Amino acid sequence: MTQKDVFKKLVAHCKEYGFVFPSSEIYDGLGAVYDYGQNGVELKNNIKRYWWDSMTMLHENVVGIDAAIFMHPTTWKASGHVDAFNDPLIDNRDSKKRYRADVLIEDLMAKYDEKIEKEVQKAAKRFGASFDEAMFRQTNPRVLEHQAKRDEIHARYAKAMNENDLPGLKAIIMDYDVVDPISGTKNWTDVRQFNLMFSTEMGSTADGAMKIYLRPETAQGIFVNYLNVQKTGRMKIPFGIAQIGKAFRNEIVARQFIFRMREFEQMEMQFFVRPGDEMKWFAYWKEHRLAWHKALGLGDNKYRFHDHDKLAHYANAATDIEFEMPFGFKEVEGIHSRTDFDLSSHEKYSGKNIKYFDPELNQSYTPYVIETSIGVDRMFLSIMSAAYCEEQLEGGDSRVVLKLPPVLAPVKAAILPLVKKDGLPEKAREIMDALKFDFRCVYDEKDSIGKRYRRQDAVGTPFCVTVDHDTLTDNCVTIRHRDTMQQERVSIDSLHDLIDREVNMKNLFRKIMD
RNA sequence: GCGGAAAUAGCUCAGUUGGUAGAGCACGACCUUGCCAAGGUCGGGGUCGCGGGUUCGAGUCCCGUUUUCCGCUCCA
Repeated sequence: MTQKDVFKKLVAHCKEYGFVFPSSEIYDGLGAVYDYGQNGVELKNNIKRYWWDSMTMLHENVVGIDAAIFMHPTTWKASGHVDAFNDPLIDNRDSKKRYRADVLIEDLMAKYDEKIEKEVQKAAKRFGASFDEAMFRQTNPRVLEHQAKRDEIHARYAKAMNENDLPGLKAIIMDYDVVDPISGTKNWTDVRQFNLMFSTEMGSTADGAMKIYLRPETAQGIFVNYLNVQKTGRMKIPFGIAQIGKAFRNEIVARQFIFRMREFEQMEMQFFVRPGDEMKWFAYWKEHRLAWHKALGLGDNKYRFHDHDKLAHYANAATDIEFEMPFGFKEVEGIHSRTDFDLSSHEKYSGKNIKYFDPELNQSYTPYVIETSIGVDRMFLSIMSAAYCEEQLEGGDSRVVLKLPPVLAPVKAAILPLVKKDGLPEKAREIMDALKFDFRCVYDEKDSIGKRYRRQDAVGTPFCVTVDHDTLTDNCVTIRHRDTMQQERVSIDSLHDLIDREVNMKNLFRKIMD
């Protein structure tokens, strides 16, 4: 079976067993938007709790916040999202390639600059020491012609960009014969604006509503609040702020199930450090985050780092933690050294002093930031892909089992009376009532016991507790383990501790901190 | 967004040259069995993705549209 088939089966399994549904499915769905079902939400909540508790409980210098999705529009100017992700795009019909129209025009202007430089260099060679470059640039007819054209393009380009005039951009491309570097043709589509950010209006549209954006990342909510938290929490650098929340991106192509969604959830922690200390902390969080992933036991060989060569405008070091999905190694978490880019930018745009006063150094400075940013939905998908397993059993039988880490499993235990008579259901309910305060349990009396085991396997329930006739006299039950399918006879009194040992997160936390 | 393929019950699919929608599994009730799914009886569920057109008649032919999957680009 190919990896693609495995992925298809995983997607089908997610829907069939209540993990993930396409959004508004009765209306044919909504592109790249998904809903989490009854089992999915439990798994997702457990992932979030695992992250949140590890961040805020294991590190006494990390605290959490929950910022609003709406933010002042200037936030996104300061972060660079308005400029960097507001691209005019154009397609070449022959090569089927997509380009940024502004980049094509900037390349065009660069070509004229090159032509001018060539003329200057040629002349410099010819005239030697007596060459007056400034005079040449001002008088040479060929240079003047190139310069005039370049200025003309620049004027039109600046105007079109300023007025958001998309046909104007296309006109420049057509008028100056910009061809596709691959196909060599001018068979261009119209220029279309593609803004990564979703927008809406705040206030009444009648009296000039304010255009606001749905946040494309949660990080900025932390940056604009960092001084509030620092002062009210009496935090000392180095310290971190953690946040879990939704973010929205209007992706051009959003696909591969929940890997790339238009509405997604991030778990981000921004760690504020002294300038100069950032590489030390970058290394610390890199290692710590990988340990967090590996503690789940999905297989150490499924993770790798991918260090960035090309860095984003805000970063001076960046790496991804990639996980081996059915469609290859894919980024699940990013760890970035963001320098003081964000805080300095917010300082500039807001006009407020948001420097940190360091009592040890007795001086103020803008902290540097190490960011760890993980996509909850990607984490969900990586866990599901690692857990999904089709097993051949003795006797030609097969089963589908989700080998989820027990701490993350939606349901921890299923309580099953062997038959639904002779007082066994009553006894099973009694056991369930005792366990349900500590663990999510389900009760099932329908169908044969084997069938019920398989149903629990399919949603990843680590324990099945079976009540039989002997239970009524010896107060013991059969506990059946999901992965090994092995059964053991245990007393009802020992059930709680037995389950707790496997599903309590503190055991993973100990592993991470070692 | 561009190109290719697909869409019939919860799932997997069948449905003849156009003639009033079917199976298996799943689901529900009852009976039976009782430690690794598929025993019996009965039952619920589909205006065949959606909208037009051709036709006496469309799941079937034509056009449009939506969604999904596969390739091309950005990202957590």
